[in-house]
Amino acid sequence: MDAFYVSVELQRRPDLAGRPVVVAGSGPRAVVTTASYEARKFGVFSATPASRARRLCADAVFLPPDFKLYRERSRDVMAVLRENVEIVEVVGLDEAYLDLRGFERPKAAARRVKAAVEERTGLGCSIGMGPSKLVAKVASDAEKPNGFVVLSREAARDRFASAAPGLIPGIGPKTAARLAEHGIDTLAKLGAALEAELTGLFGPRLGVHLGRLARFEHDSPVTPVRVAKSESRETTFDQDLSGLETLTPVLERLSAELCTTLEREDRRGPTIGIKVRLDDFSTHTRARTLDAPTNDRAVVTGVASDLLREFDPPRPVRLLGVRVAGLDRAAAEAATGPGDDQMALAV
DNA sequence: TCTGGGGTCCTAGGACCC
DNA sequence: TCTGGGGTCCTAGGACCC
Repeated sequence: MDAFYVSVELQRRPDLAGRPVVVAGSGPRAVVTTASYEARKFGVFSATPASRARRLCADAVFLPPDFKLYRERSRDVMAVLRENVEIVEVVGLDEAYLDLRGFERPKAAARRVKAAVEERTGLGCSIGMGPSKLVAKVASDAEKPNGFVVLSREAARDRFASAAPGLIPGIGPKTAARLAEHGIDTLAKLGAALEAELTGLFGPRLGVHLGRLARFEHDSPVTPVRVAKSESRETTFDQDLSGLETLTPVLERLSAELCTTLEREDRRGPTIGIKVRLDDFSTHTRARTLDAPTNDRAVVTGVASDLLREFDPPRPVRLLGVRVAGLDRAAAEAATGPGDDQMALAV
């Protein structure tokens, strides 16, 4: 979807169309979640600190995020996709992969999907089409907003040969910087780099992977059902906090919120973890795995508090979080009970 | 001017088991 | 008194994605 949160907001504020609009929280440490294309011209993008966004674009209209609304509109969009295509992999609220292999004329099908999304939801989207998720994703980003780009693997290689490696999803800032240090600053160079050089820099797996990504050779199937393996709640304080007596009540609140959700969905996990970000932005995690999966508020709170006490933050804390992991397995066991293959047999 | 919230996957080292 | 090879599970950190 194109500037999804902003587009949803414009539906109830049509008077703002054409203006720089920024959806961002209001606190001193808020970041931009979405910027309209008009705001992007001023250098305001997702993850830009809101304080910086206000300076870059003083005329922008700032709106607080309304995730409940965005989730509703997202469901509408995904429903339209599923009405048109059998195999849909949802990636976040505003993105999905569609497997069009069953269509005799896939390009026509993609055109119909784009038109249907716009007609039924009033929201704009960009579509990329290719022989793999990787090509499709890069193609969909190439002509946003309102794009429709169809590329073969070879066409993608040609078109993005001189683009920076960071164009590829999976090559982030750290990897791009390390590549640049070694003179690899285009996808053509990365695709042509000797495997020995890449594996020397990044190890055998990532090294090979990067070369393949640059040649658009990465293929992974469209996976319709993805079950969450962990769930967490975290919060960044407006001002750093110190002291267990201050932090523990926050941990209790986060644990209660998390467990309420898990209970409602009857999901449990055996591993309880905390996340602590200090004032120097270093992030620390601690985890403990119990004998049995749980979503019990008292258990989660107790373990999380123990972990925090044992960690004993050595500096002021800017973020605190709680996590329950291993949900996949817990849900499967709860749903089916112990299967035959799990029954113990001693002879 | 500092840097949200909610996730996934990978790596490396250690414990432990056969 | 010295130590193989294969495997799983767990923890912690880091890179990355939307």
